[in-house]
Amino acid sequence: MRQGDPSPAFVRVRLLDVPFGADRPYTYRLPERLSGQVRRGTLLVVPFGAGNKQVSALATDFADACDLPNVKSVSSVLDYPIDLPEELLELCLFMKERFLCSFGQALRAILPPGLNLHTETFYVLTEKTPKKPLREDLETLYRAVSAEGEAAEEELLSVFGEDAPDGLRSLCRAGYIARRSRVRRQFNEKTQQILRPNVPPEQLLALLSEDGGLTDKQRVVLEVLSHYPFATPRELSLYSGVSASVASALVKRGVLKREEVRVERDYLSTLEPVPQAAQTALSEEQAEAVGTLTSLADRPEPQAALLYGVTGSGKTRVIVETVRHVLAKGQSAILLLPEIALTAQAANTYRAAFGEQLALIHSMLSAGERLDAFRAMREGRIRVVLGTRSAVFSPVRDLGVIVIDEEQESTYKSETSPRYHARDVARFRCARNNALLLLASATPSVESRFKAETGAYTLVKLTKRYGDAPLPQVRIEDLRGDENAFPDKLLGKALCETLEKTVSDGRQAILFANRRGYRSHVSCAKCGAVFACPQCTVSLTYHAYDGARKGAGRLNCHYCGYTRPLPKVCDVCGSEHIGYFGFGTQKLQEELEERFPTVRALRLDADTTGEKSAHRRILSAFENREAEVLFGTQMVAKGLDFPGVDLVGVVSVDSTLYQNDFRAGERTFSLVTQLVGRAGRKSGQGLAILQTYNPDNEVLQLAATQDYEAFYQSEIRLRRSVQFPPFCSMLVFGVSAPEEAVCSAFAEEFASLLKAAHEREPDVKLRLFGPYPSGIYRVGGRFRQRLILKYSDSAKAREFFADVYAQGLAKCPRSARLEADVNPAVV
DNA sequence: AGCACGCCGACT
DNA sequence: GTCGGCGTGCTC
Repeated sequence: MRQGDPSPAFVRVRLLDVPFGADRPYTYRLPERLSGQVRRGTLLVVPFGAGNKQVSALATDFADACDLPNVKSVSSVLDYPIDLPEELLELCLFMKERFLCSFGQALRAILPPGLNLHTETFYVLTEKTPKKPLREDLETLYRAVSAEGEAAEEELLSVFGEDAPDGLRSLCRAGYIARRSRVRRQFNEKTQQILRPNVPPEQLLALLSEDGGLTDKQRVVLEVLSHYPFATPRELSLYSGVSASVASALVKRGVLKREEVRVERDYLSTLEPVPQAAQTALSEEQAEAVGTLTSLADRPEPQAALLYGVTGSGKTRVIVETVRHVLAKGQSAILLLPEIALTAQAANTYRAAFGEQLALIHSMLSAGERLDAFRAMREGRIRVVLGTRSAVFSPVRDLGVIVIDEEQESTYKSETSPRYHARDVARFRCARNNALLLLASATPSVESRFKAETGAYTLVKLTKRYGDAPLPQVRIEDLRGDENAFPDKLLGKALCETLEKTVSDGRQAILFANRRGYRSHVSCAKCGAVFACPQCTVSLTYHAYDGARKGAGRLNCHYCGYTRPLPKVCDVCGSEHIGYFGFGTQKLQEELEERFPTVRALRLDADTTGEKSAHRRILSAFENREAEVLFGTQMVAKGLDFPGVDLVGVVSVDSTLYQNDFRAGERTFSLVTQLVGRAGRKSGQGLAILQTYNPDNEVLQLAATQDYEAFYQSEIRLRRSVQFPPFCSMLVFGVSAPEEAVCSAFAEEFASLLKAAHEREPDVKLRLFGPYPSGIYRVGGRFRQRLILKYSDSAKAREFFADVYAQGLAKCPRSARLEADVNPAVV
């Protein structure tokens, strides 16, 4: 505010915690004493609603006059040591419109997490003291408040339970206490309890023996912990199959100890400090790509490019050079990766290229560290940011480029509200900053490739592999009638023989299977009953935990975490004949041990990498040739570069192929391409074997020939003919409720509301499908229905959906939830 | 989401 | 007669 300017008397704000239906600008009087401290982007506390609840708000605009009859005054300026740049304030509005979230939800995604800006409700004593003795329950409550002079509502509720609200209301009515609220800034340090052995290893072994004086269950717990340095109580009960109380008993005996650890880790130090590789000259193709990209980055208007480079073509190098160019101009860069742990090699390359200039933003940073990073970016002290999806919000100065590596990955789409896509956020930010949006991939998403075709993106190609290494040879193996795989084995004849040979030649192999767990579900061989989760409509997954006696495994639900021991008899008919179906990495492990007893194999999946460093340990063990075979789920496909690997065995992909989702083909093609690319990267002797029961499938055949262009052409034709993105936009409304009838009734009601609104607004082009029960009908005890909309995107359409959504939320029954997902990653 | 206003059943 | 059930509507 310049001197001499009259201070604005009113400020327009956005509230952080209003529901979507009440999310619009509100005007407050700005007291003189505060006006000097308030700018656009300042966090405030204002009274809101009938109860004048103190809520947090963001100042967005100012006004000198206001003709509203009842304007309230701003309570205070929140002492918050950051300021939100103009660009990010506008991003909140963009996200609200684009992703059907509230302004506050968008803002919370942008601000460093861990900040508590929630309203805290509490009770204080008044002047008036009770003359007569109070009713017994009221007396207890009154004493709880008088003890400290004030008491938090949350605490009173948790101590006195359900009846507390009534009692508190009575006391308020009588005037003995008063209800107040405030917003207090505080950083929540996240801590996690862990359990670790409290005795030396020798003593641990002694305790594990029969006469160690422990119960069977205690021994099981201890045995699990003998394989890991520590475990969380939840992990421990999952792997051991006994309740947390057993661990508590061991703590009492002094065998285990509990520790609180701060959930944080400095990822910079976990990245291998890669020695600065000797700067090899760029290939002709790379140089040309860098030339195109840097000239785009120098243009005065926003640009977008798709860098399509086959596996091993040196995309990362091109990205590094482009970013260098941007930095040299004094601008900043944001680099996004799908997952840091799974793309550690790319992360290391960036680290080596940018050294100390590079800041790594990830979920393991503590609240304080995030805040420090936020400030350092605002001040221009950090100019290169590497991170996952949420790093797209990094408030760097003079943004010059946002790179989205492996842009087709679905992890760039948030699955919780705000359900944003990092690509859309990046496009907005680049447009605002005249920056370059650079999408990179070996298998671009059909949507992005299409944008390159229509000219929205500049297409930059890298077609030659590094050192002209030939693409691995790919063979499709038909498992139908393969006796080696019959009746329920995973490894076919060809894969077994090739694996045998690869290993005896002193080479390594990677095997991929697409589901974790042992064999995915368990059912009764007599009556056919499948063991299902009581909370969710999914079958439970069998997990044999390492080191357990046979048959001592557990059944787990991958959706809600429910777990139970493997039953001895069928729940339904009591039969003892319990069978297994489906396949997974644990089953593969068993088969490898059986068929190749001398071969050392390492398993890499979500079960073996519960701890982040376990992932790295497994990979470096494989790299150091401590094993001949690495096998696992998706994780083995990503960005690994092992010179010793000649063979890649795709043990099973068929179920990926037949997911009921229009992007299933795209995902399978990308996955197979990544897997195939792991073979023979240095030797040039790569071979990939693709096992399938569907050898005629077009996607698999195209993946086998590694012909992305043909795949794209066939896929885009399909999308056009059946009208799927990029030829339309999609919106999925999800309804859920604990009561089945409430869920389906409201889903129907919302559908008719939508149809009625559409009749009044026929200009909006849309087609409604459903409501349908969701693929997994029940999750965590809630029934789910979905309405799927295909529509033609426009400002008008977005306004229409926001309106319909708000109406729906107003009609939504107490127990039900209505959620909107714009352009979902999985349909 | 809260909290008010408002119009019908079982209590002092 | 009134306390209180939760249906609809507004929040600067």
